[in-house]
Amino acid sequence: MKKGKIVVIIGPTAVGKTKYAIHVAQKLDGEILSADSMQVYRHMNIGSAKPTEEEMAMVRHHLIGEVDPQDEWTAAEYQKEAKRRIDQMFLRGKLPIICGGTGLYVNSLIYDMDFSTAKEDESLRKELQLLADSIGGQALHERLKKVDPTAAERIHPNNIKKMIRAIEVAETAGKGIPAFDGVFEKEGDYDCIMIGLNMNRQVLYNRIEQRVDAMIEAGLADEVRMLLGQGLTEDDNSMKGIGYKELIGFLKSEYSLEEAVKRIKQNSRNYAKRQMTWFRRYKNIKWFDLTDVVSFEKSAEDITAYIREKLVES
RNA sequence: GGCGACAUAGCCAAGUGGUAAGGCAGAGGUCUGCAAAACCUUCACCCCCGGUUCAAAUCCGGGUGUCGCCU
Repeated sequence: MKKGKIVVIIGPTAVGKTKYAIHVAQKLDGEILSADSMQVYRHMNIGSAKPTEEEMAMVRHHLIGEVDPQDEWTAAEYQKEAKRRIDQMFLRGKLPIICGGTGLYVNSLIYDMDFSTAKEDESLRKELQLLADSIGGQALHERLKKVDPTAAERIHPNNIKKMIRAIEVAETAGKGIPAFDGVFEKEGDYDCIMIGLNMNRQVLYNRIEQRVDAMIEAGLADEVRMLLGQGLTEDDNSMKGIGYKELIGFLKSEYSLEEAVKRIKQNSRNYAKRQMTWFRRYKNIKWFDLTDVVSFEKSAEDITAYIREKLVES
């Protein structure tokens, strides 16, 4: 039994999701729930490309700037909190509009994913990491083969991170980590109206570079400096975000600002490509090509009209 | 004008007679608790012409180009 309809707007970084989501939310009496692993953090405004204050004031936003950058935040926590917000929106009679580029977060809402199988076991992770460092990934793979053969088949021996989690689940929960395949067709709690935003790759890459330049001009380096001043380091997860990790290197005089900018652009481009690989898997999604948008109003209206249509369908 | 060095994929680069390492970029893909992460796959007949040799990116001659030095 579905709990209700939600709109999901996804697309690669810098494609323009924020603007379109706000437009849709305004027209359809919705609230925006971010599905972004970096925008959740407080004080990370410029680099994570958060909506501006004015934009935030136009529509109610959720899970943007709500977590301290020194705190841990994971997909499991996201799923729990996001579902709670969605329920609240239903209660208020608002249309939930999920908007963001973090694929795993989106999956956690549209599919029936269960992260609760096993909690993280810090000491086991350390032990396994140590094992991998000394003997190599192959040893972990052997161990995984014993406790969860199915996962071992699916996870490459070089992928230490994935093997560690799989072993963690198998050894603490006693059962294997579920495969994505098994859930792919199984839907989650909501009726999802999926909207994909995309544009010609080269055009997107140009936009990304321009946006990075704009971030630098807007004072991204100062933002990072401020965060470091608060005691954050490159080891904090939040500081591993694109735009942050590269600038830390510059601020520590490891390389020039120019080099940092170059790396931010490169990492953003690679990220956008990976996002597209992820999103292309979605079956029931309506893609909108924003390459040759002449008027924002016009395309935003096209998208809104499509959603409106889907909303009245039973 | 003379002398010398070098010419290998979009870029960096190894290879000095036995059938083209590697890295980056690009493209495609995987994904159930760090996901802006982690990982996988893929991508060249070696500047041109001629010669030597069973065999040449590798040796020889010529051409072209780039860089450096000299007058």
